[in-house]
Formats: sequence, structure tokens, C-alpha cells
Amino acid sequence: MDRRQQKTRQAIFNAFSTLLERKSFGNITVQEIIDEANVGRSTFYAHFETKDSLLKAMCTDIFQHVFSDDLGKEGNHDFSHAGHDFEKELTHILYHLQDNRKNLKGLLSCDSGEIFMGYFKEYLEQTFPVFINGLHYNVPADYLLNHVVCSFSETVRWWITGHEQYTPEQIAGFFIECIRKQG
Amino acid sequence: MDRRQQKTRQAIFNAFSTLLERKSFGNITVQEIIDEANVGRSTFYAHFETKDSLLKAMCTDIFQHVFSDDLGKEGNHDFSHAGHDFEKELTHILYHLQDNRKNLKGLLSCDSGEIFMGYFKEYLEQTFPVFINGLHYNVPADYLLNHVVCSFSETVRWWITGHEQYTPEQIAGFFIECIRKQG
DNA sequence: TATGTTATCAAACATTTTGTTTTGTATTTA
DNA sequence: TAAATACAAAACAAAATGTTTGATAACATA
Repeated sequence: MDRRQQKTRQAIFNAFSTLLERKSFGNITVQEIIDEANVGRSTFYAHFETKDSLLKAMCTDIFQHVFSDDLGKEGNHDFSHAGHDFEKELTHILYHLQDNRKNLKGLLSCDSGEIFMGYFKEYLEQTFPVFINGLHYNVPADYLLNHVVCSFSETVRWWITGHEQYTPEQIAGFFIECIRKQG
Repeated sequence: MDRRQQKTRQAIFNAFSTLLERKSFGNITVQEIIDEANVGRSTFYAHFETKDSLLKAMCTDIFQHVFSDDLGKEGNHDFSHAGHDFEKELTHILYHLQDNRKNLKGLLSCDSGEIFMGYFKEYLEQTFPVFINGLHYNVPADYLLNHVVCSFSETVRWWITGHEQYTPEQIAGFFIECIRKQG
């Protein structure tokens, strides 16, 4: 990819991230983004069709990084036993997310949070089913999946937005403690 | 309150709700709202400062209705025992929400969902602490509160948006089943 | 190095959206 | 009935959107 493209794309991402820390997605204008990024108007529209597609591209970039290691494809995922593979995988994800915490803080605020969380949940819904076989709640399967996926994504939101004093290991521990069925 | 004001306010609410079923909050213009509501431009701005405050007013209206009965103020709320008071209270809330499901469907979609869920969680955070004393998870108190509040609000979202075949009693049951600590 | 391609910027532009103001009319309240 | 209020319609300035143009600089390749 052309170096100029990379630089412009990154400049827009950075500007967008900076603005998201100050105000909500819905109140950010394209004008503000191109001013902050210091790129031409036509250049912005050459990269992104709309403000929405910029947000989506940013989310995709992050998730591609976080979920790049084919999670859930290998190993023993029975987290009801001593292996604790599931908890390790989650910790792994949390470390990746922690690396992106600067961008995440903005993305998780207000109205853009819904978009980010939506994409996040899509990835989790592909990743989690193999893990929740060890859970034996007496509820519909799709309710349980939604419950676990939402619990984890909201755990991440809680962590990134105001409780960063905890380590990924601790956060994974909190989540597992609240999710696992004891009987 | 003036009958004309009531009619206009309701017309705007209905128009907004209708539009929310078709497109996302961010892509709805004030122009579309006043066209759909069939009210003058100046009239809209006499009632609401911005599109955002309209959304907020709509959320407030709904919650005032749902949480009007001083939940959590009376009775035995120890849901770890046979009383099941907590489950009854939740069922009660769910019935109120079911009455508003037409409006909720739109509010829960996409970017307006974040706003609605935000206000919803604020109410739940005031209501739930008295209930979660019966839970003995080994996690920080504010994490547990966030976990329970998010789980319930996401349960409602799951229910309203695509799983309305379940009764309020069933939904409350699913939630309790996944939240309560067994041991 | 020479050459063709591509990304960029600046500027101008039509269009849409926003939010305000004004004036006349209809409804409500007292 | 009389005063107050809510409304519609229209005009308006300001801001934002999205597109197009032409010139310049950076890039890739031979």
C-alpha cells in the first residue's frame, strides 16, 4: 500500500480517536475530522464514504488485531475442569485490547459505543459457543450465548472506561467467577 | 397542560418512533420528523431543543412509567430464599416494558440503543443494590453491580428485539437462573 | 534516470440540514 | 368576550455534506 495512503489513513484514525475522547460520535462533523487530521476534504472522501464507514473501519482494524490468533480453534476448552484454557484465551484477548486502550476509550463512549460493542459481540458470538458447552444453565441456548457474550463485552467496557487498575488476569477472573455454573 | 401541546408532543413521539423502526437515530433528520408528525418547524423547536433532547424525553417518559411504583422500597428482597420477591419485582418491570414494546423496538435499535440502555442502567443501578446483597461472588462490588445491571438490561434488549414469544415470568426466570450464585 | 500512475490539496460548488425569526391564525383559558 | 398561548407557514443565515476541478508532489517501474 502506498505510503501516502497509510499516512493519511492513520492521520484520520488518530484525529477521529482524539475527537471521540472529547465529544460523542454523533456530534463530530467530517469538517472537524479533516481539520484535526489536517487532510483535504476530497482526500477524506477518497478514503471513507461516510463518517459511519470510518467508524466501522476503525473497529475492523482493532478486531483483526485482537482476534487474529484463531482463538477457539485448538486445545482443550473445557473450562469446567482444571485446565483453565478458556480463562487463558480470555486473558489473551484482554491483553490485546489493553494495547488498544487509547482508541477503545473513545470508541466505547456514548453513541459510538453501540457500534463498537455490536461488532465486538459478532466476533464473540463466533468464538464463545465452543466454550459454553461446559455451562449447564436451564435456559434457551441463544439466551445463554447472548448472556455470556454481553457479560464479557460489558466487562471489557467496564474495565477500559474507568477501572484500568486491574490486570487482564484479574478481569478474566471476575468474568469467570460470575459466569460459571457451580453445582 | 394545553391540549394542543399534548397532541403535538404525542405526534412528534409517534413520528419519531415510526422513523426509528425504519432507520437509525443518527440518520433521521428533524425535517423527516416534522414531516412525519405533520407539525411546523418552529413548533418542533418550541418543544425540543435538539433531536437528542427528544430522544431523552422519550426515554424519561417510558422510565417514569416503568419505575413509578417505588420498586425495591418495600417487602422482603432476599431472593436467595423461597420468597422470590426479587423475581416478582423484575417480572413487574418486564410487564411495564412489554406495554411499551412498540416504542422500545425503535429505541433499542442501533445508535439510539446506547442512549436508551444508558438511562435504563442508571435506573437499575439505583434499584438493584438492595437486591444483590444476597449474591456472594468474590469480585469487586461495583463490578458485580455492573454485571447484574448489564445482564438484566441486555436481557430486556434480547427479549424485545426478536424473542417476544417468552412471557415476562419466563424472562425473569432466565435472568435469575444465570445470575444467582449456587453453592 | 526517465516516465506514467496515483494520492494529495485547495478551491469552488450545489445541496441539505439546522436553528431562528416573523407574521397571521386558531385554540384555549379566564 | 378578551387576553394569552400554541400553532403553521415562510423566509432566513449559518453550517455541514458530498462532488468536481485542476495543479502539484510522491510513488512505482522500466
